[in-house]
Amino acid sequence: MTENSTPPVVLVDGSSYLFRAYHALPPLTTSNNLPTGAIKGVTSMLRRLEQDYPGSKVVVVFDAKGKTFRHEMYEEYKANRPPMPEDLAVQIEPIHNIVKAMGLPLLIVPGVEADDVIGTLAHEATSKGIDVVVSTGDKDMAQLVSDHVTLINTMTETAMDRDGVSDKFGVAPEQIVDYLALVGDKVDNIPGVNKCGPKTAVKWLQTYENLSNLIEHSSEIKGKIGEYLREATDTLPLSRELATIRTDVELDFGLEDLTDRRQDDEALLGLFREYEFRNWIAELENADSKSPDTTDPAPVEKPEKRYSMVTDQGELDQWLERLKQAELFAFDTETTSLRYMDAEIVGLSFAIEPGEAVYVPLGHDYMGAPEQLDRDSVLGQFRPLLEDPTRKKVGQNLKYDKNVLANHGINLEGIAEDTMLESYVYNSVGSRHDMDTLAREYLNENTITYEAIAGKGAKQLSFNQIDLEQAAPYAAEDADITLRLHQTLSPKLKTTGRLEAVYREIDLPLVPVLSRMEQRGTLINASTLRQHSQELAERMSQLEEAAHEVAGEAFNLGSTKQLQAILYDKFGLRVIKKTPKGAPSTAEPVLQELAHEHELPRLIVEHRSLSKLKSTYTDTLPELIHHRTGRVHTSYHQAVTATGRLSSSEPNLQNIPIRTEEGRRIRQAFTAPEGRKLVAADYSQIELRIMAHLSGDKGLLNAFAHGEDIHRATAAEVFNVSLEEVSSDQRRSAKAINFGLIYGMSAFGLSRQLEVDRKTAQHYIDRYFERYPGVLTYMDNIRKQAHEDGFVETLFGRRLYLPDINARNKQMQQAAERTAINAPMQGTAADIIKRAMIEVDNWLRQEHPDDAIMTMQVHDELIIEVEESALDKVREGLIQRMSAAAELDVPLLVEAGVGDNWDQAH
DNA sequence: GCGACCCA
DNA sequence: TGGGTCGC
Repeated sequence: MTENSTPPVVLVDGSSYLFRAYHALPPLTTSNNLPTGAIKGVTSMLRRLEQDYPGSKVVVVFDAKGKTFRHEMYEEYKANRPPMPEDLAVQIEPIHNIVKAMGLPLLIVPGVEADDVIGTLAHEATSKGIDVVVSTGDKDMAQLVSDHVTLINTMTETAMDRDGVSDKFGVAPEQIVDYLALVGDKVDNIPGVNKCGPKTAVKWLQTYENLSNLIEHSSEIKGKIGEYLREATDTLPLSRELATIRTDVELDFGLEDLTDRRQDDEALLGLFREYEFRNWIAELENADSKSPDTTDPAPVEKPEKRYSMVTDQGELDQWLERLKQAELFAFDTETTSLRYMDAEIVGLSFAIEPGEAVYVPLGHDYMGAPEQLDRDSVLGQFRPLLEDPTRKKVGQNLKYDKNVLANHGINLEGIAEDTMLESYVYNSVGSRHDMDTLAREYLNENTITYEAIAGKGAKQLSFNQIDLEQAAPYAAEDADITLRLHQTLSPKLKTTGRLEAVYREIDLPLVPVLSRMEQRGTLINASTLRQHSQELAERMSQLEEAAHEVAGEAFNLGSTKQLQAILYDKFGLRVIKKTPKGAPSTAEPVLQELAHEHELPRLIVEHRSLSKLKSTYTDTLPELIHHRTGRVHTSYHQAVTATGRLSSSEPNLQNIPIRTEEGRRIRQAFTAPEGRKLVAADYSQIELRIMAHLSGDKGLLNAFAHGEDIHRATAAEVFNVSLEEVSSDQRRSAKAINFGLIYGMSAFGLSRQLEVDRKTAQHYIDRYFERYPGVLTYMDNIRKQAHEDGFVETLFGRRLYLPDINARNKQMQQAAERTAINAPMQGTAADIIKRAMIEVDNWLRQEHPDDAIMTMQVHDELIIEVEESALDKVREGLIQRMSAAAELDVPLLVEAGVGDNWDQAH
């Protein structure tokens, strides 16, 4: 075989797939009963083909309607074929249309069968030294196989070269025609030799090599079968001719007519919508088949930029008027600080039409700055517009702008769109969701970076210090880009699954809720924390002293480098794991393991965890208390995690230890003010409940319906004992299994967790799936679906794309599979608590505007600060609303406690 | 098992 | 920038 650097030409036998797809797939129909199974099957096959043969030219060939030259040759040809079923016939035209929209040449030659068109093109290609791949579901095509022609079946993903043909048929490709002539074909009504099947045909051909030689020596064949052969000698040449695929048909199409593929996305999108192939629509809008965001920026029309600056009242009046008339406008604030609690407004920018934007500077106070309009006067003029919920605004991360405006006593309403959230809902993992990234990705625009105008590092200017020559275009661009991003992203959301609803009903209405929580903040008892810090310091120095003693020398416990030297060089402890750089690891699990052999690692582990707590919480929390409010104002981030959860920073509320005494003491420092209490309510076992709901497993549903202790119930099933007999150890194991399942843990992981051997762990898992078969089915299905679609969804339709789900690297693929299992559960939990927050906030503002406020959200928990007089009512209402945030097939249990501090409220 | 934030 | 710990 010659090496050929040009990719092979791929010739697709569309007709063969048509029938196979029709029979292989369930009878899919659209909502108005249009059959689509074959359309989907063939389209899916073509898509796969494109992936498998990236640089190749592809030609798709179908049979034409009506008779062919074979009918003229032999009247009875294909006489035994049943007529095409009506529900297949109606699918042919749609398939042709999809092929065309995909930009693939579609060949239908009247009077010539697809086989012969393919044979002819294959012949043409090989004669020009181009290799050929024939994609077909029809094994008769094996006769075309040669050193330069390979057969593949894209549906079964099998390939057949020369050796493949020999293996499969027992004869060489050149003998296939003779073979087919001997065996005949019932359906095509090719006569063949009576009683001669594959085995006989192969035997004969192995002995006589070809048909004419066999006929010549037909007298040598003994027995009844010999008689049948001799009877057939008259018809065999005809049979042979019928079975022969022609390679010399006259076509008005040649390989030189192949042009570069040009897919018509619009047309294809229309067709996919018509046939309701929802899964493909999102992928189509982006060139990449799986992950919508990894595509090259589409060639976007770039409007001419008309950016201006307003420094006099007359111009401002004009803009105010235009903004009032606008159906939707983009706006952005420029401020003195990125921290929302300290930020003061330096300017405002607006955009109504793509390409046109204005900046209104209000507080640039560098030496020589031009005269600007008075800030408070301008803000006063904008106030009615900004506070009017019917005036629709679009922004990039409007939560920030809402917070900043609140610092000036303006309550931003009418948050109609947020491009950061549009991007996040559209593809949570594809990229970052800051404006520079989005502009590059969706608009093919390189925006002015903040660094470019403000400098970086210690010399970085705050916005009020930046020269207006530079600041104005930067600020105006922000508004312009935001508007255009919205125009690009909005239709994408609308046409992709249920993403529009996730965005509009969950993430967008959450913005003002989070903004209010951030602004309110939470009360922190600084003196408790300082006390705690001191105690931690004492304990740490004790540990340090002990560690130095054990080590026989003084060293910095915080330095992994010094620690490595002592553990591995000095004491020669075994190296369990290495860091990516090759140094022996001192990570926690490693030290935990080494603690069996040496005293030092245990001291280090404890020291480290105390040190972490001290530096991140007990030392830092008091510093985060805001001078103006006396409270701590966490930032909630809505566009960070892949699964839809919120994250928080300054402080990160999600990392406070939950079970340890140290963690409890940190929670004790989160307090209620005089006359108020904290109510903390959390969803009990929400992820397991979601698993029960999504899987529909009877056993799990039952256990939850009866309010059983789920870990105990699991233990009873897995260890085959009654509920009463479950030991605490068995319950602990069951709990580990339950969580392990949610995280996609392996038997290996579970065995480590439980400190049992792997076989035992595997046995537990097997028992679990035996007892809860619905869970097993669910997990298999979701894995399968992830492979097919390239994404998974939460109950509400939030999507998580898994670009690695079909990666060649097995580890990456398995990691993606674990995410596929975990994300729907974790993401659904996130959706539910977000819905609850929106409800609860709404209710509290209506019913308890002065005596209760929601202050924190941590994982599956909401915390409300409430007047003692309203305690019972608020507690009940909170539980009720959280429980009602989703209707699952299991009850959503919410547990709530009350206390003077967060720990007590548990 | 993986990811978010924080620290050195 | 990488390593660590916590969470789910």
